[in-house]
Amino acid sequence: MNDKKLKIINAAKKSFSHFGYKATTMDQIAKIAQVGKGTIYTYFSSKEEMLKAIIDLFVVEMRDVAESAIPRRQPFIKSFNEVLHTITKFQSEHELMIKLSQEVKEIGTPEVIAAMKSVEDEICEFIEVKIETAIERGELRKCDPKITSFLMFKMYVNLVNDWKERHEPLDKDQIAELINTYFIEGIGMKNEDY
Amino acid sequence: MNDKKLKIINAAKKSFSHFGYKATTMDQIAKIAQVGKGTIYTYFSSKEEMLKAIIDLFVVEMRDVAESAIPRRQPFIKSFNEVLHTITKFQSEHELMIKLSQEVKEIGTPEVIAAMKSVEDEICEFIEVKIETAIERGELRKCDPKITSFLMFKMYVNLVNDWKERHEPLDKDQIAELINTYFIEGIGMKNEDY
DNA sequence: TAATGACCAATTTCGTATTTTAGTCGAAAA
DNA sequence: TTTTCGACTAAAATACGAAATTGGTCATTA
Repeated sequence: MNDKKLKIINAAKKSFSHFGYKATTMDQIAKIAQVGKGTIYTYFSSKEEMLKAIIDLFVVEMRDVAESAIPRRQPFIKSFNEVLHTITKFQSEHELMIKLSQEVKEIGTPEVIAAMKSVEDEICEFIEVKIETAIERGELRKCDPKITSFLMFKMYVNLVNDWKERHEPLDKDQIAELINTYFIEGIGMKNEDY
Repeated sequence: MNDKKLKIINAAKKSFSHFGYKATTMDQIAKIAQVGKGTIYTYFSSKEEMLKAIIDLFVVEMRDVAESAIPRRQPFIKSFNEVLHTITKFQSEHELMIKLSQEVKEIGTPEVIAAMKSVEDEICEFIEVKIETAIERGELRKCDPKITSFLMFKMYVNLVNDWKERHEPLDKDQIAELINTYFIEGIGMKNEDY
């Protein structure tokens, strides 16, 4: 990625983080990046493409962080919660994500909704691969990796975000325990229970 | 409930079902109910209170239907999916609920959001009681009934509504099987697996 | 040839006139 | 008296045209 393009990306990231997507103008980005507005369009075909490019970079970073949160030589399933916690924390430490989440709630900008959804998809896909591996290694029973990752991710989000709408928020360890209880062990009676 | 009050309730229900909450005016309700507008206010203190009253009646009906969907002398957990399916079907057969769900998505009327949330809460509470019973009867392992019902309901909604946003929709039986796989049995390796 | 910013069409914002609506209240009816 | 009513009102929603803003283009420039 050449120098000018990087300058533009950084300017856009800064402005999106500070003012949100909708409230950022192309003129503003050009000014921050110290380039003419036309120059932006030699690198990005539209404002939305810029957002996508920035989100893509973010996702790459996020993958790295998530990957490095998986302890070597430990069943993935044990570290699942740790990984999602890391991802959540990573997101919450980035002004960009905070601002964009806000924008989805408060304005509902379609481009931003799509962008945030793509981040969720990436997380799901990340988990999916890990689950496939876990099944191959015999750490998990056979199950559809796509549905499983979808449900695990949703359950995590439900516990972290939705539960606290009407109840005391749950902390990291409680969530880890809950996911293990419901998802891994199951709450049906087992033979050994009798 | 006296005759006039019932007439008003029915008129309101009809209008809400047809035009939605926001697009229904008190004059309209009065006209349909064939009463003066002032009369409405002798029975209901506000438009929102009318909505709540109607929702309350709906919830009572829904509870009955749900209750009767539970086969006698069978573990609740076996019929959980059947019950939720019945509730979902019951809702989807009522113009009122369809219209209000739409209004939440398209307009986001705060009163309607609150009303629909209260319906969800009722469903969760219904499940909660059933889960408590199931635990007492030894059909389920010990677990927090509030969190369990919350998660089961969410998982059901995730599978019915969210999954189909990006994948082929799942049918009733698939969902039943999935909830059983993940929630009841768990996907962790069991002793007997070895 | 890469970069630029004046320019344009389209959308958004803004101010305001107009209409609509939830809720009130004095009077009529029961 | 008690219940019902609908004209009335203040507040909110809407309609709408003018003005400003903005994403994107392109002829000019360095």
